[in-house]
Amino acid sequence: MRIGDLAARSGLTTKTIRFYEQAGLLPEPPRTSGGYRDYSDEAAARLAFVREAQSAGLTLAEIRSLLTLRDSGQVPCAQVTRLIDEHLAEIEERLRELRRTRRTLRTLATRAAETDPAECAEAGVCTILGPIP
Amino acid sequence: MRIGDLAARSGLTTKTIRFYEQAGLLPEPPRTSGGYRDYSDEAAARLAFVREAQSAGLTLAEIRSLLTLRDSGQVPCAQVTRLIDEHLAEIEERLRELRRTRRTLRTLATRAAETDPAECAEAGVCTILGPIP
DNA sequence: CTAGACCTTCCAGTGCGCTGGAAGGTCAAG
DNA sequence: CTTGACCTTCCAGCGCACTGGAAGGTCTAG
Repeated sequence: MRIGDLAARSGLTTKTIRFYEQAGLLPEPPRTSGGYRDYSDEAAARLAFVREAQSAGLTLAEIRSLLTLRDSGQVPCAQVTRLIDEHLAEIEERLRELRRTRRTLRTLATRAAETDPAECAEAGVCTILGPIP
Repeated sequence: MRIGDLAARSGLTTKTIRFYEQAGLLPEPPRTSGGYRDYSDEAAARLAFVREAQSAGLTLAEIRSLLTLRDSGQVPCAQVTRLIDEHLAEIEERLRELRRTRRTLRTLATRAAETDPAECAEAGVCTILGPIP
């Protein structure tokens, strides 16, 4: 399978696949006589794994470490579990932050709805943005 | 007021303040005879505005456009309102995405708890990460 | 006079995950 | 033989908001 086929099958671009190889996520495949990369189905499975892990919020560096571990013959269950837990905690934190920001924005939106532009003109500044009590 | 005082007062670093000046968020202040930047209290107010807008999720580019507008004597209420609404929509979208990711991770965590490492060893791969039904 | 706290400029790098483009090689169809 | 789709490498840049470091200038206290 050539890189274009693999790209079509995995939903990535050829650029991204070469980048993944370069980044150590995908081993260098054999080449055809013409110098083209020649992938097996295993490569597609590996890319599927990468996508899956990525959609779970793991970084490429983390995914690489899992794959390296796996390639070395070890079973990375414990690491996978740990990463999942860490990411869950991170996600919760980001959710808290986003909700905080949303609260701020909603306060501002309310204020904007109640603000008379004339008031801003008076102040010489838009008074919408300003200290949130 | 020198840059260090302004930094202390605004909670930013001197590096960041120079960066903001360079980025067009803060006008070039007058200099002392020794060449040091000499800030007025207005600069502190401006930085407070920047921080406030930033904590509402606006990008520096957006904040710059608001400030430029304001500096030109216009009252940017309408723009502020529009930006707030846009950012609220963005935040909602990010929240949805994060919740989706959290669901994925929770599924994985459950699976991890139920998975017998022996099973993985058999498969030669950690089976935790894999298609989410 | 000197130490050291603070300031100046300029250039470059961080992290993350790609993405773009140039210059050229390979291969199958017409 | 040519066209055009596909492939190769290499280098560079994006977006965002800073951050680091080198090399040097200034000011104040002791």
